[in-house]
Amino acid sequence: MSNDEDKNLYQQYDPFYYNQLDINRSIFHQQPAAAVSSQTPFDPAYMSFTNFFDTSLDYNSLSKAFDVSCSSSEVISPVDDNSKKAAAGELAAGKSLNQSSTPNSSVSSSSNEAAAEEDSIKSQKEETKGCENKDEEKSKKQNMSKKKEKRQREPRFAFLTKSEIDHLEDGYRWRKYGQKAVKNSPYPRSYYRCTSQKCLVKKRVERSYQDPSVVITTYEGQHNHHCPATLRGHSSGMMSSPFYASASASAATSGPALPQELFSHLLPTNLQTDPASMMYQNLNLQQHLQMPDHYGLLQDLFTQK
DNA sequence: CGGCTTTGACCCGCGC
DNA sequence: GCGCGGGTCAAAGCCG
Repeated sequence: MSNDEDKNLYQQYDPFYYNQLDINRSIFHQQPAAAVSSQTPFDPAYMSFTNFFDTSLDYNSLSKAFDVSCSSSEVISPVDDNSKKAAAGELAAGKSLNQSSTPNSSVSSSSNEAAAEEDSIKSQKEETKGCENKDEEKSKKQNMSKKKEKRQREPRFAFLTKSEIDHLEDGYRWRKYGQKAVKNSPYPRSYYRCTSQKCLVKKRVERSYQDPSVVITTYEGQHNHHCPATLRGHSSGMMSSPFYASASASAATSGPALPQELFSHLLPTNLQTDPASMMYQNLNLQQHLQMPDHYGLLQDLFTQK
């Protein structure tokens, strides 16, 4: 299949090819209401994954730049249980990108809370490991009930990226902690955790069985640290790094990938509550891309107050 | 030797 | 209650 054909494929209104940009929750939450526009006055073509996940971003700037904002946590929350169920049919065959069980109301919970929560769960686990008497059962029960109470996931956001590389670099360091076969898909799903201490961000990487050229990267959580790559500076080092997937590079290498069009793909699909009306993509992201020269400019733009 | 991947086992939630 | 599937753990092995 040629590139052009690929493009056409993704330009169709195809529910299978939605692009759920899972920008850090805080990027979009608590933003004033505004219509979601796929036509942004800003050229987002040079947005890298790094930018997306660098929590040092000024999110207002970001949302402004993208002309994207969300009216409420309801709107911006990821696919919740209901929508998950609603989508079950459509997504059943490995199409599911969002399986967040996070209720809308949890969107504003901080990652720190999540961290504390996870820590407590872990410590409880360890406790229960150590004792083999009645206390064990007790603590287990406590553990269970606490888990039930707090079993809330971070919102997730997914990228669809055309790439032959499964694990796309985004500037952060990740440690793989698991891999599972995906039902109805020949491609496994890999689980990664941010290697930074106390950072609980996770991501899942899987290849679309519908189109093996598409890599689905689902992020969960919010980095509580700077992107290691960003810290290196945003000039030559960054530029030459192959780690930054940039939409614009695709335009440069494969033709007219309109920035607006591109960004329309990067909108969080969690802007929709109904998966069936998700922001479907005419995704045109290409392979593994190098940062364009404008990267620094953009980074400045995104970090300015 | 530290950091990372691999991989089977395990846990948990959910649907039937 | 049981089975299934997603998600995580953790031991073992690999690699620079």
